[in-house]
Amino acid sequence: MLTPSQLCKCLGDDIRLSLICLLHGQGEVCVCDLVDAMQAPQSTVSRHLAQLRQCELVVARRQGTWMHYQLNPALPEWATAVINALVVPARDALNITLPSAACCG
Amino acid sequence: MLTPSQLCKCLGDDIRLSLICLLHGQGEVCVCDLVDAMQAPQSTVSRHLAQLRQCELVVARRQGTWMHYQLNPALPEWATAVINALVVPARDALNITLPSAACCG
DNA sequence: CTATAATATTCGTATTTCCGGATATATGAA
DNA sequence: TTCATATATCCGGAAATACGAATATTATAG
Repeated sequence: MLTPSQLCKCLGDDIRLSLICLLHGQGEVCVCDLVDAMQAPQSTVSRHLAQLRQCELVVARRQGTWMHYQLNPALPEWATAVINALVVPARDALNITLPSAACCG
Repeated sequence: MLTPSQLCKCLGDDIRLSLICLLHGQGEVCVCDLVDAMQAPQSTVSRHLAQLRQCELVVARRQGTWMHYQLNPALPEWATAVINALVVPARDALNITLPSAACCG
């Protein structure tokens, strides 16, 4: 089960926090769009997504070759509160923008 | 200035998160009480307090030989929101209890 | 001064985390 | 099949972090 310090550790990295910001309020986003938005190699993004999955901050759904990620809708309330409080200032600090067009149909 | 990922990194450690929990809602607490409450060597607690100071999560006031720490009352709103959301579940997960009697008058 | 107490800092070592190229896996199409 | 695409995992090395005994600093008392 997710503990407060685990959550913080998970969010205490620019790439992972950026991914959370990209997913927040977006429903599902596919990995290609995330790799696109981050300026980091695919293996790096994938590795961080795996960590977010392991902490259960995000959930993934396969659709053909594509993987669609979204924030875990079943997070404990306190974790949602933490994430909500972080997203706005984090978007600002990390300069996050989702690519407008999805790479995959 | 404090960034969201810095805050998370700072809180993403059991000792530091415990210290924040000990200080939260307590006004000032002196180091001896913190060392007492944590079961960790003095140098370890002091080192983590220094990190919390550096991130400006806490402020210290010297009174004679004693140092009194408290949560920085001038934190940005979002940081306060994050900490507030974390403290209750963190106290639970980390089993935090302040020693009832202060070690220093 | 000297001694003592509280706290901070230093520093070498151990542990953890991160990186990203290379490689593996999974899926759909031809 | 075989090929191409999307994604995940592996792994060796680099970087960051944590530890705590020893030491330094700061302040009070005698």
